[in-house]
Amino acid sequence: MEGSKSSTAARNCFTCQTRGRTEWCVLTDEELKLVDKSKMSRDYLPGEVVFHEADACHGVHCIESGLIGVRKMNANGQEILLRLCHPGDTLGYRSMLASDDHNNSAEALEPSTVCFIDAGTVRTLLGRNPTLGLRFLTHATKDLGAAEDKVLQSTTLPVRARFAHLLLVLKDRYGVVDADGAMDLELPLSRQDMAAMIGIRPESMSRTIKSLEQDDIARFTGRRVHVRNIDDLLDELELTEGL
Amino acid sequence: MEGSKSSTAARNCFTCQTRGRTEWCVLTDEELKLVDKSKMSRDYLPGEVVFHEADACHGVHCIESGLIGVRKMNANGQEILLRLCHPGDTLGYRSMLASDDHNNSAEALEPSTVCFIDAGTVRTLLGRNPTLGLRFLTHATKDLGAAEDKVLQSTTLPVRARFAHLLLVLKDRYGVVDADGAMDLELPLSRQDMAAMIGIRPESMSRTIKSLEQDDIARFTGRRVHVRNIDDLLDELELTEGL
DNA sequence: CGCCAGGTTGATTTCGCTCAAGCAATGTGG
DNA sequence: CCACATTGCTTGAGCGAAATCAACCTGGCG
Repeated sequence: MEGSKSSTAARNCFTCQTRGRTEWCVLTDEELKLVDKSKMSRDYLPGEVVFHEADACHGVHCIESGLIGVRKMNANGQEILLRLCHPGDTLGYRSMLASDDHNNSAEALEPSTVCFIDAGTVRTLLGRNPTLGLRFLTHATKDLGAAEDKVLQSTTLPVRARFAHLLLVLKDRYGVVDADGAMDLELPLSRQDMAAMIGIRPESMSRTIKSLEQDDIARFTGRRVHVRNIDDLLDELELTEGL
Repeated sequence: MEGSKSSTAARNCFTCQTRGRTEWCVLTDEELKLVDKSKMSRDYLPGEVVFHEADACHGVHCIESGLIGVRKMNANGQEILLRLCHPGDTLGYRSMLASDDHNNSAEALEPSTVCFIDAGTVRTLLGRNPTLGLRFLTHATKDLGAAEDKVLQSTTLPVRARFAHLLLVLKDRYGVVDADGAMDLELPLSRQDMAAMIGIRPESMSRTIKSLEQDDIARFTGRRVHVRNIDDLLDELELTEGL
């Protein structure tokens, strides 16, 4: 609602920079016109919510720019951050396809622009272009594989190893590694949100960071991280084994 | 290989009892003939492995009868049981669709009959019948939702609550609830495997069972469980809240 | 200026793991 | 048929990692 007029009007699926990376890249021009016509674009500031858990699902959201976090809460109000979503990613397809309410919530972590495509349009497209369904299927299987990894990690690895793994994942998108194996990383997340990503309390996050610094594996200054040698992080993942 | 001649020859997709419940129910007679022709059926005894983690994935497995457990191991050899699969369920579709190696293993937990359908045939069918892809997509989204729930639970709920939840899930398939809210349950799993399902050690499983018995919530004799009142299990899920 | 959210630190507690032993049921070989 | 391993489960003692509770510090903002 509070999206400025310009943001809702100017967006165009045909010129959208991220289209090549999305499931929508398989659409014909005619089909894309359908999307372009019915889509609604909106800008979000950090902290603004795209949709809430238990909201009715009226369609899918496609990220044009920014960073969106997908959260999930349990009955006691404890929250985790399930995953980060980037430009080109489509949100809420799970609930839409299951004709279900949203079972998690999405919140902007950076200033973001997100397009909404209503369920009717999506269903029309799925019926018309079978390849689109297969694209979503591939996406779903990828998410499923990641979720299963996360289950395993959270039950078998200690906190420090999980955090090392998180840093390694963030490296791929936000890090720079030099020839010596050193890495510089600009974190896209607050400490709280990093804690929520690996399912721990903020206090434990602080202590884990401290322990990595004491072992001279990494240095943290604000959201900048310097890792002496990436291999040290990899070692953390297997260190639990006795010999 | 060790499947008896009768088992490999006699199975027929057209007469398969579970077909109505599978994604394959959308196939035409002609398409089903293709499956029937190329499928390989095999019987498994408890403990026998259908496929291993990191094995190349050559197709999907469809459960005709029995019970299959999907396991996943981490680098240190610790193992969890991700989910149980029942007649009609299709295994390994994730890896097949991602053209990836198996990222978990499947093992018979009861005497089971499982059909194998090679990747080529599946791909042919996916191309020919778009509805099949949508069926798999729905299946994947369901698994994804369940996996995300499991992530949340394993990081936020204490062991006892997770076990209560497991009993409630098993109730739907293996339990009988009477008018008073009492439940009788015949467990399909050993204690070890229940422990693996909620990501704890067998010793902790024993202690958790004991604590439920001491609080007079349930009685365990072998694989038979009697729960005084289902509501007590539901209470466990929210008990962590203060006030 | 004072407030407040985000972050750090310390003290204490607790939950689940580790290690170790014991036990019942089942199997095996002499 | 008995001595002996094996496997699944239980129990106990002690430990340790992470949560909890509480205080405090910092920087941004009204």
